[in-house]
Amino acid sequence: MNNRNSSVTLRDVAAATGVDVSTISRVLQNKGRVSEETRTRILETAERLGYHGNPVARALKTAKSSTVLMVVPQIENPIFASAIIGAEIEARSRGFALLVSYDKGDGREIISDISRSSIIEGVIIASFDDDDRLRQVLKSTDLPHVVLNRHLSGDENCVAIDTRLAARMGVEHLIAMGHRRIGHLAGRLGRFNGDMRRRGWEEAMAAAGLDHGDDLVAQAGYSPDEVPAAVDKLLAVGVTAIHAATLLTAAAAIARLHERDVRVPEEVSVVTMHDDLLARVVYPQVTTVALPSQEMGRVAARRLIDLIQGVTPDGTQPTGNLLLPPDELIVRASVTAL
Amino acid sequence: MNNRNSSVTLRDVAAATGVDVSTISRVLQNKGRVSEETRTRILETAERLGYHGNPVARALKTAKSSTVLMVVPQIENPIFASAIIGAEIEARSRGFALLVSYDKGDGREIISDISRSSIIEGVIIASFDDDDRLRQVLKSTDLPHVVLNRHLSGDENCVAIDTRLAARMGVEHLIAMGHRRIGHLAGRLGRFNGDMRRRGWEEAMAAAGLDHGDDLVAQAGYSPDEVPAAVDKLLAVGVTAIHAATLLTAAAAIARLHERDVRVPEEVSVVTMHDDLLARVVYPQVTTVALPSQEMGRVAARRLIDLIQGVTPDGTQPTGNLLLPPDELIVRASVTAL
DNA sequence: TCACTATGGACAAACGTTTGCTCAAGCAAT
DNA sequence: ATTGCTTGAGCAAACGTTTGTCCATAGTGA
Repeated sequence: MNNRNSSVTLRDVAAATGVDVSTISRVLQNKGRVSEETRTRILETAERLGYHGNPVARALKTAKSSTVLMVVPQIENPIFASAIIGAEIEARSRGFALLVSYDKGDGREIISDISRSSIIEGVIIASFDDDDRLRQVLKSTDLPHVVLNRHLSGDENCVAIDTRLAARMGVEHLIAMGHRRIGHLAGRLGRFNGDMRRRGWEEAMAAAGLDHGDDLVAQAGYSPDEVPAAVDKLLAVGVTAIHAATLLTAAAAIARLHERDVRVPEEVSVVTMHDDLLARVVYPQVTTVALPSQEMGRVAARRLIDLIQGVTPDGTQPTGNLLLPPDELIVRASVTAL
Repeated sequence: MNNRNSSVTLRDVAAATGVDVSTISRVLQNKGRVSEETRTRILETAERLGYHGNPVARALKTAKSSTVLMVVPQIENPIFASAIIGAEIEARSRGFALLVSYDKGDGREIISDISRSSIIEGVIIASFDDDDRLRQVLKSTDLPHVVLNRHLSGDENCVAIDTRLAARMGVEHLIAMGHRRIGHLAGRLGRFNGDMRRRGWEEAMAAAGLDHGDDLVAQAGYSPDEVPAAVDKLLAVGVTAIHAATLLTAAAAIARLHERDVRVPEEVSVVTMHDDLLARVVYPQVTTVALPSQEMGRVAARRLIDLIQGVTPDGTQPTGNLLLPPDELIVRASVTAL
C-alpha cells in the first residue's frame, strides 16, 4: 500500500544481479557457499541499490523481532532515565530496538498488552515493587526477562546496584571524618534497596563499634514529604551526620536542616548515594557515592539479549543475579570533619 | 523456529470453526459481510483459543507496523522523561508501540539506523538542537515526524510549550509582589526556548514599564556550572529578584545566593518554570510555573499518529505548529513581597 | 417459472524474507 | 569412460496475515 522509500527488496537486487533471491539472502547472511565472484557482485549491487532488508519480513520468517521491551514505573526517577539510555545503547549495539512502556502500577497487564500489539523477544522489568505481583506477571509469560534495580528471590536474572556497599562507603566516609553519631534516613524498609541501604549503614556502624540502634534510623520513603519529620527525629537523638538513602531525600533533608537553622555541614553533615546534577545545585553541594545507573541498564540489556540468544559471547549460558559495585565517593561540601 | 506461546494462529481458529481464514480475518476487522451466526461463532472460538493475532504478519501485509520512534537527547532532563511517558500513554491508547532511541548528538544517523533495524511509521524528534542538522535529518527521510520541545522554522509539525508565556507569568508574579528590578537568568540564547523565555521576561518588564536592558540578563545555559558567575552579574546590578530560565538553574542560583550570604527570598526572590520534585527539595522551596511536559509528549504522539493515519479523529488533515500553554503558577517560598 | 441481485463465504495471491531440497556442472577417482 | 563427490545456485515452500476475486445459495421482481 503506502510504500515507504526503503522499498528496495530482495527481489529487486535479484533482478539487478540476475541471480535468485535465495542466493542474495545467503550472501547477506554469510551462510551457505557462494562463489567469490557472485558474492562481490551481489554485495555491490545491494549497496548500489541501497538495499537494507525488511525487518518485518525477516521477523515473520525467523520469529525473531530483535526488539525488547523495558517497563518502567516512573521514568522521572533519574535512575531509570539513565538505565533506559544504557539499555538502549547496549540493545542498539547488538542490533536490537528498545520499546519503552510506562507502568502506572495500576495493575494493568502491560506485558501481555504489549506483546499482543507488538512482538518482543524479551523484557526488562523495572516496575512492580510488589514482589508477589511481579512473580505473578513473570509467570504469566514465558518471555525471557530480567528484573532491574533489585533482586527478586527465586529469580536468576536480576540486575541491581550494590546499594549496601554504596551505603557503607558513604557511612565509612562519615566515620573517617570523625563522626560517631550517624543517623540513617531510610528509604522504604521492606523493599530491596531500602533494606540494602540500611544494612550497609548498619554494617559500617557496627564495624566501627558505633551505636546503630533503631532510634538512629528514620524512615522517609523516597518522596520529600516525609523527610522533615524523619530529620527531626534524627536531630532529636543528637546526630552529627545523616546518611540519606537517596539524593532526593538528602536534598530534602538539607532543606529541612536549613529550616531548622541547623547549619550544614558545620552542625550536621549529610552524605548519600547517586550522583546527578541535583547534587550540584543544592547548597551545600552534596557528597555522594556515584552509582552506575546507566551501566545497570546496559548490563540488564546485555543479559537479556544473552538470554534471548541462548549464549553469552563466550559461549556459556548466562546465569545468576548481578550486583554492580557503586562508583566512587564524590566529595563535595555537605560533609565536614568533626 | 522458537515458537512463543502465543502461537495460536488464524489457521487454528479457522480449523476450529470450520471456516476459511479470510472470513476470520474479516470478522476480526469488522470488514465485509459475515452472517451474525458465523461471526459470533468465530468470535467465541477466537476468544476461547486465545487468539491475538500476529502483529508482525499484519505489519508485513499491510506495511503498517504501528510503531513510532522517539529520539531523545539526554533523557536525564526531566522534561523529556515526562514527555516520553506522555507519548507512550498516547501511543499505547492508539494501539501504537513506542521505540525510544538515545541520540548522543554525535552526528550518528539515528533515524536511518533505526528504521533499518526495525520498521517505524513515524518519529518524534526531541534531539538535534542544531536547526540545520535537524532539517537535514528530516529531509533525509520521508517519515512522518514531529519536532518536540521547539518550533522549527519551515516545519509544520512542531510541538512545544509556550515558555514565553510561562516566563511572563513568572515575572508578572514578581512584579505583582512589588519587585521592580528583576534579572533574567537566561538559558541558551539563540535557541528556541532560550529566546522565548527571554522574550517573555522582556514583555512582562516592558508592560510594567520596567527596565529590561541587557545588563539585567545573564546567560547561564542549562547546566549549573555557569550559574554562579551569572548570578554574581545580576547581583552586581542590584536586582531584588531573579527569573531563572529553568528549575535547575534556579536551584543553582539559590545555591549561589546562599554562598554569597544573600538571603532568599528576603533579599532576593527567585522564580522559574517547570515543576518537579526538585522544586520541593531545595531551600527555600521554589515558586515556579508548572509546565505540561507530559502533555507535550502526549500531544506530540497524537499529532504524529494523526499524521500517520492521515486524519485527525474529526476527519481533517492535521496541520500547524502547536504551542501548549503553561500550567499554573505554583507559589512556594522563594519569592517574597517587597 | 425465469433471470437477476444480494449475501455469505471460499480461494488464492501477495507482503519480503529464510531455508530445505534439488540439481547441474566440474572434477577426481576408479 | 563411468561413477561419485563437491561446489554453486535455483526452486519452492513457508512464516501469518489481508484482500481482491469468484462462486454458490437464497431471495427478489417480473
